[in-house]
Amino acid sequence: MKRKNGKISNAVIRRLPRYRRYLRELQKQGVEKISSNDFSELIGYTASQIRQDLNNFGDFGQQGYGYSVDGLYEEVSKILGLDHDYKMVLVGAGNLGQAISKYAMSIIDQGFQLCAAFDIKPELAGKKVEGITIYPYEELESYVSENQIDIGIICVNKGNAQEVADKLYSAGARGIWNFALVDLVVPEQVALESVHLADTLHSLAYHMNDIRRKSSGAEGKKK
Amino acid sequence: MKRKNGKISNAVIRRLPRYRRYLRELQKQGVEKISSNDFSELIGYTASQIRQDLNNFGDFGQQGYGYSVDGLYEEVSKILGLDHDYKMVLVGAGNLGQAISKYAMSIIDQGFQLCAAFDIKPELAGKKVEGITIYPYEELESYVSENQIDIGIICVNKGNAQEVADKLYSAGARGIWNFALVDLVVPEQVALESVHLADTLHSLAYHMNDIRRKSSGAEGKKK
DNA sequence: TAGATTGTTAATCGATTAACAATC
DNA sequence: TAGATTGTTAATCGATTAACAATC
Repeated sequence: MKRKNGKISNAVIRRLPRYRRYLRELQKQGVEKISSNDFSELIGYTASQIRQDLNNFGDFGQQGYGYSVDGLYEEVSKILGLDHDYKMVLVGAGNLGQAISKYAMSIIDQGFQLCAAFDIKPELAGKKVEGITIYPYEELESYVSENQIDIGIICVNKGNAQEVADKLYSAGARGIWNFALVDLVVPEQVALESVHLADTLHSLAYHMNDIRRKSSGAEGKKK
Repeated sequence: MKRKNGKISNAVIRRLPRYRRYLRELQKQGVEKISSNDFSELIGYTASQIRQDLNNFGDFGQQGYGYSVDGLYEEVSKILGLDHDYKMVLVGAGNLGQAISKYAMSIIDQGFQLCAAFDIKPELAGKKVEGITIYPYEELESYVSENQIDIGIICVNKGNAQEVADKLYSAGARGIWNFALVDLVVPEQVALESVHLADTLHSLAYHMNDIRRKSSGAEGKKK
């Protein structure tokens, strides 16, 4: 992977997993090569954008031919860091936490292993969610550092999320997958990805109402 | 709410739930008014952007004074369509579906009510997830139309997601909250919000590796 | 070689930020 | 009224798209 210099914009990064998904589909269908034009039609980005995006990371194509599906899939996987495994812990085994842990458990085959869960409620200690033991919150830091955990999944309520993030960092975790509805502040050595589920639902609500307004107000055309 | 003409960009919409969250916090703290400058410091958008964003929807502020926290909270809620309730069904009660349903159940107080779940597996019919009955998949359309369901939550595997979306639409649902890892195509009368959890995790992996590369390659400075 | 298609530079578009007149 | 702060226009910045020379 011949990485070029300069910072890659986040817009590009967010498209990479999607490129990878479509490449995987093509691979399954036995397609060997694809041109940026054909790929454009499939994935819905312009051919120009596809070439620009990929060229941030190297010259993966071949003029007059296109891109090798297998090769590009491997490259994109490598760029994303999916060529090695990640150990994760879940913090907060309440409603949302149990929900997410269920999902997290199901992607071990994709290189993400959920190793343990933690909760501040003493009565949960020793119990299991989806086969994963819940430990007392006090043991979080020692567990993370001793077991070289890479990623902490934060599912505590928003008032405690920042403290959990701080603990995860000081114990050595370098990735935080945050589901608490709060905007965390983390040192630049930590990668943070927040999934604000409620925000996405609210955004959905907006669009539903926007569509309704448009269709009902089709006659009234306000200035 | 004095809506101005012209299309609002999606970037703006995605910021609205965040404005609302911070306004709620301010409200709780008993803050009565806030200027775009102070709000900027709190929320991390520029004051200019805040004023631009809000002015897409109306003149909510008062020159020389600022914005009323209560008033603006109400306005943003209304813009998002959170001044009325939504009835939802879950489709796909497998791993991810049960995970999401747990979460969906917990936000009824916020105007989102999960009414029923559906699954194609006959052995799940009649069972309950989190207090919600699972019905046979065949009954999806009749249930949605009879109960005037607004939103369908899609948690089936990607091969079936498009069919589910089509059924939800034809039965009258006008919002789709999609968790299947596929890009759905829906008529423009339907609002679609996809949460590709795996994509966010992959994006997190990228950033973790990016940080690692930078710190380890700090000496090697490639051209 | 001729045709196809990339890699890359230039042009365009849209979103963010800055500036300031309007006004409370 | 004077000071503060919005609403809005203009300037800047960044991301997307178009164009085309390089090259397989």
